[in-house]
Amino acid sequence: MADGPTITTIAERAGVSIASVSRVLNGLPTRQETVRKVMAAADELGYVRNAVARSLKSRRTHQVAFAMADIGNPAYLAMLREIQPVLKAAGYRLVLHSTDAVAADEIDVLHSLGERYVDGLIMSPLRVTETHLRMLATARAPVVIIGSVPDGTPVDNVRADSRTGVRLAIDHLHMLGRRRIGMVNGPLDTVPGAARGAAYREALAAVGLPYEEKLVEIGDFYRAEGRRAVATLLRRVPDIDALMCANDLIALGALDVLRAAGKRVPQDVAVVGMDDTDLAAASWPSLTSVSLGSAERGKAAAELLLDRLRHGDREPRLVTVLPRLVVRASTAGEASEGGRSS
Amino acid sequence: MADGPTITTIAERAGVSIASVSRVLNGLPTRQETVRKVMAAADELGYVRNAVARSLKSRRTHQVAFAMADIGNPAYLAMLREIQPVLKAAGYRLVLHSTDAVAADEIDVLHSLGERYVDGLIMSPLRVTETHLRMLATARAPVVIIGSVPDGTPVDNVRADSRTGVRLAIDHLHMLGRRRIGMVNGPLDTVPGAARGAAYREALAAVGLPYEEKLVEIGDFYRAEGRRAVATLLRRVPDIDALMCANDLIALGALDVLRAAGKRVPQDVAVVGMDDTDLAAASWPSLTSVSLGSAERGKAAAELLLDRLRHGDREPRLVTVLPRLVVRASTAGEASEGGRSS
DNA sequence: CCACACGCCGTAAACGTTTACAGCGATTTT
DNA sequence: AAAATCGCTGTAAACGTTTACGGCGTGTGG
Repeated sequence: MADGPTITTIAERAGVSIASVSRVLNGLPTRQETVRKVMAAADELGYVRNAVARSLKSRRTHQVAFAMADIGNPAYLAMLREIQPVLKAAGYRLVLHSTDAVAADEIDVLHSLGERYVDGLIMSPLRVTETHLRMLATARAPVVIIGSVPDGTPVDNVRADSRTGVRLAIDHLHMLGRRRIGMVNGPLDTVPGAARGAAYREALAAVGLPYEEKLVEIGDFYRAEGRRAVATLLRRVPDIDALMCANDLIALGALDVLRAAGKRVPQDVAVVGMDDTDLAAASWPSLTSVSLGSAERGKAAAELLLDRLRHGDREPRLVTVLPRLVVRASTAGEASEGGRSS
Repeated sequence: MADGPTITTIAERAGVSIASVSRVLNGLPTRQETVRKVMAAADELGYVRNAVARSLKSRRTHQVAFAMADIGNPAYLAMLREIQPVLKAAGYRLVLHSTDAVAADEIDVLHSLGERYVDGLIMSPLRVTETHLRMLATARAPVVIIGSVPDGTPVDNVRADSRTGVRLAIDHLHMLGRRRIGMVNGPLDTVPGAARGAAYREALAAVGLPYEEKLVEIGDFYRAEGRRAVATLLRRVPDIDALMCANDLIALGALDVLRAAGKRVPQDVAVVGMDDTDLAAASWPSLTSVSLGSAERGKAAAELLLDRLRHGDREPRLVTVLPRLVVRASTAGEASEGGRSS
């Protein structure tokens, strides 16, 4: 133990100066003999470089932070799974922040960039407030935002296109002959909630269906809330024939309630989720879901950040990831066992 | 920009020494007037403490690392979800390492503890080698291991009891009248693989069933491999009536194959998974699964680590989390729609 | 009126690196 | 043979904090 060896310890043992030790350890040109002595001493002592001291001097920590709203949400986990290897390959460590959807926590994270314990940040805020924007403008380290920021915000940005995503889903449902398409959304003051709500309205118009208040129910982005919301909706509109759910968790809740109510999916009610998480493929009936490319967005964000870390003064970039409708049994099913007759 | 303010900048502006600034910022006793001046200066400058410099001096980084085999595995994610808030509440940041089940990477993580960029480590190694143990003994920071280490290893340790877990499952299946209970396991040279394999054998003996080679198939801990393994098993033993799967992913693969083969679950074949991940509740039929308490283990590990960080020289502790059988439709089902009569 | 205590504060050292600069011996150039 | 060059090395400063120590001014007690 005894307070691990430092370059000073090595210098003494090898009979050279600490500068030489540092040079050897960093592979700078040095006489063979010196290299040998230093290496030998370092090995014997079991020396490991102190990353903190190095960071203080070099002003780089080789750490990057990822801040997400809710570590329990599989969509963020999908991003995380892509971000991690990209950063790792580039020699960065990943620091995780779960802000629990509290705006103050997000601001905190932004603020803490000033502490310089990370070289950059990838953040996926649920809501983007004035304060967010102000702090972004003066952030002390590069930031990549996953999610929409106002045009012109000087920040690298990766977006999903939930508008087109919802459109794909509604088109699909419409093509299947559904005409009473409900929407189960999350809070309207969140970025995704607002976007998906507006997109639903728009998509209905595009296929020539009227927008009806009673077909919309707002809850939260969780399964239990999904159940509650769908139960309410079902009571209000018993003959609803399709449900557009703002994420997969809500959709799973919908499946629970529909099953309990004796409605067949998709024959009586078709269900579409969003985010295309692992759960969509695992559920039964398997869930048709709009992939907003969580994985791709995570990857793109990590790559944008790395690029920015390398060439500091690029123009801010905007990457938009295209949505994709993954059709499964909850809309197009029938191939499945149960169902059909009786 | 201009290279953010430091305590020196503040000191100049407030007309005091850097020592005073530091004292004010740390809430040490100081004259009111000085406090006021320093605070004012700090505010105007938008000062944020440099965490790196602080860490260098104080020898604490307020960071903790979590190293897991595979960030794609929901069981680890469940741990992560519990670890994160516990650490956050205690003021620690979480640094993530996914070692991709490569032992060398795990050793690397252990080694890098010497870099002192974290105050402690929670690690869940897939295999525990001699090298692991050697490095644990000389680790430069507290480590908590999730998973089994040899008795007497001087390290805080959180274990699942997969032996009892498998036992619960086999008992359950036996009680349901199943007599040809197969096992689909992961690699035998991993800690969980070995444990679960042995436990299966033991549990069979306990209920008086013979152990038969042909009922066991080894694959890997993924869904695709689960499908392959179960397909093989089904060909070899067409009248198998239950499957004990070494994790939920394998079990989902089993459901896929059984459905495709026209076998009813649970009527023809009962299926049990392990880890009780989110997927188990989402699948159809919902999956009976042995919870090994991933969440509890993560939580316990985080708490052990925090405790150790506070009172350095405690005796190493061992926490064992009890398994729990979560019975769902894949063994006790029938309440579900389809099935029964053709 | 001196001694002492006490509350605040500034000076300086320390944490463990990296790196600019100057020095030094050996070799090459003039 | 003196001067210039070159390769290597050591000294010292710097990164931004925290903190031991001593000094100074004020108030109290003798």
